Amino acid sequence: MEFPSLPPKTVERLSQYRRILISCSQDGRTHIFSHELAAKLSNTPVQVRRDIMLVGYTGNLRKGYDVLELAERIGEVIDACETLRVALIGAGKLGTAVLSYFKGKRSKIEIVACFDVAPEKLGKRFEGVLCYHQNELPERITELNISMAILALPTEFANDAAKVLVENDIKGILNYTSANLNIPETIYLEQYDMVTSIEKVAYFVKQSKIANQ
Amino acid sequence: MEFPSLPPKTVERLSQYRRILISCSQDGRTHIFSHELAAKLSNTPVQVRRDIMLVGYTGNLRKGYDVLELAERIGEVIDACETLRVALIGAGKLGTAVLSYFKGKRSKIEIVACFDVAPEKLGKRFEGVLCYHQNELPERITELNISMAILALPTEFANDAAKVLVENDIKGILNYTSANLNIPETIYLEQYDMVTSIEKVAYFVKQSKIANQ
DNA sequence: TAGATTGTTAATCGATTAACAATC
DNA sequence: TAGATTGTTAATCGATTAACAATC
Repeated sequence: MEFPSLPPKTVERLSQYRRILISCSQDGRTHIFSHELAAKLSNTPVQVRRDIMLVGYTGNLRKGYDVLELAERIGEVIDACETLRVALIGAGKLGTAVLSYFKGKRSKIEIVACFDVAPEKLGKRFEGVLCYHQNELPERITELNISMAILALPTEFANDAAKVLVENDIKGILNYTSANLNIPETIYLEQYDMVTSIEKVAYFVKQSKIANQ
Repeated sequence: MEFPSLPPKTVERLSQYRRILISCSQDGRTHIFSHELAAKLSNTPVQVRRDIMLVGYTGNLRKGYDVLELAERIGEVIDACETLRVALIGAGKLGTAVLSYFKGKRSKIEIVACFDVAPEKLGKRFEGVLCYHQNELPERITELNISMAILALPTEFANDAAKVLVENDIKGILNYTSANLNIPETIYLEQYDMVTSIEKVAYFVKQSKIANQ
C-alpha cells in the first residue's frame, strides 16, 4: 500500500508525535488523547487529529490513541523501508554535536560516516562513527550506499562539499551552515541556518518589547 | 517611525538578504537586481521584491537595489535600537558551535554570557564569551540585561532551564534541543530540533526514491 | 522606442482552525 | 442519557505567485 506525499509541516509534527509517544510508552502509558499530545507540542487537538488522520490511524473514542500502535503507524509512513544512510560532512563542534543529539534516536536512519579534513581526526570514531577524509567522499558514498548528507562544516566550504555531493547523486541535504547552496531542484534541501534563527527570535523579542511599552 | 510586525517568513528572508548584501558589498558590488538575490536564495524575484516592499525601500529601475542602502534599511527594520543581549545555555559542543558560527556576525545582537554546570568550564571564555554556573542565571540575567536565550544543553535538562528563564522574564527562546518546552505563550519560542530536521529530510529522500522507481 | 526592471494588487496555493456529525 | 472524544468537511488565515502598470 502506498501513500501520497505528506505536507512538510505534518511530517515535522509526526516526527515529534512519535518521539512523545515513545517517551510516554517508556513511562508505562498505553493510551493518549489528542489534547494531551497537543499540549506537549503547544498546538491544538484538532491539528493532532488531522495529522493522525493523514497517516490513516484510528483512535478509540474512550481511551484515545494506543501509544505503541500509533508510534508504529507513524513509522510505517515516515520511515524508509531500508535504513536510510547518512553522511555527516564536518566533524567539528557542530558535527559532533549532531552525532550526540542524534545518537540512538532512530533505527531507520543511520549516520554511517563523517568526513573532515583535519589529519588528526581521520580514522578516529566520534560517537562510534568513523571519520574519513573529505577527498574520499565519492568512493564512500557509493561504497556505503549513502543517500543523504548533513553539512556541518565551516560556511565557506559548504558549496564545494555540496558540489561533490550532487555529483555523487545524493538525494537530500540538510544544511546547518549559513551558505546559500547552489544545487539542482531535484535534490531536497533543508536549511537550518543558526544565524538566521537567532536573528528571527531577536526580531520578535524586539517587537514584543515595543508592544509592551 | 514605527512598523507593523512582519510575517515570520519574511523576517527570515530579510536576515538572509542582508547577509548576501553585505557579502556582495565586500566583493565591491554597489547594486543588485531582485533576480540576482532570488537566485542566491533559490526563491523568486517577485518574492524578493515583495519582501523589500514590506521594509519600505525602493530600488532603481536601471540598476536594481543599492546594496548598502538596502542592507541598512533592512537593519533599521529587523534590528533592535539597543543591542539585544543573549544568554547561551550550555557550553558543550553545540553551544560552542553556535558561538563560533555566530561570532562577529551581527552588531545589534550580542551573546553576552554562556552558562554550564561543568566545574572546569566556569570562569573560562569561549570565543570570548565568559562562562558562568547555571545557578547564577537569575542574577546574571538582571545584571547583564539579557532578554533572549539559546538552549543548547542536553535535552533532558532543557525544561528546567526554561523554567528559570521564564521566571526571570526572558522574552524569547531559541531551543536547539529536542525537548518540548512548557512555557507561556507570551514568550516567543523558536524550535530548531536537530532530530526532527534529520527525519524530515529523510522522509523526502524516501519519497523521491519511491517516485524515481 | 523596445526591453528590462520595479512595485503592487489580485489570484492561487497551502496550512490551520472552526464546526459538527458520529460514537462510546 | 450526558459528556467526552474522534474523524472529517468547510471556512479561514497566511504565504506565495501571477499579472500587470509604471518607469527608466
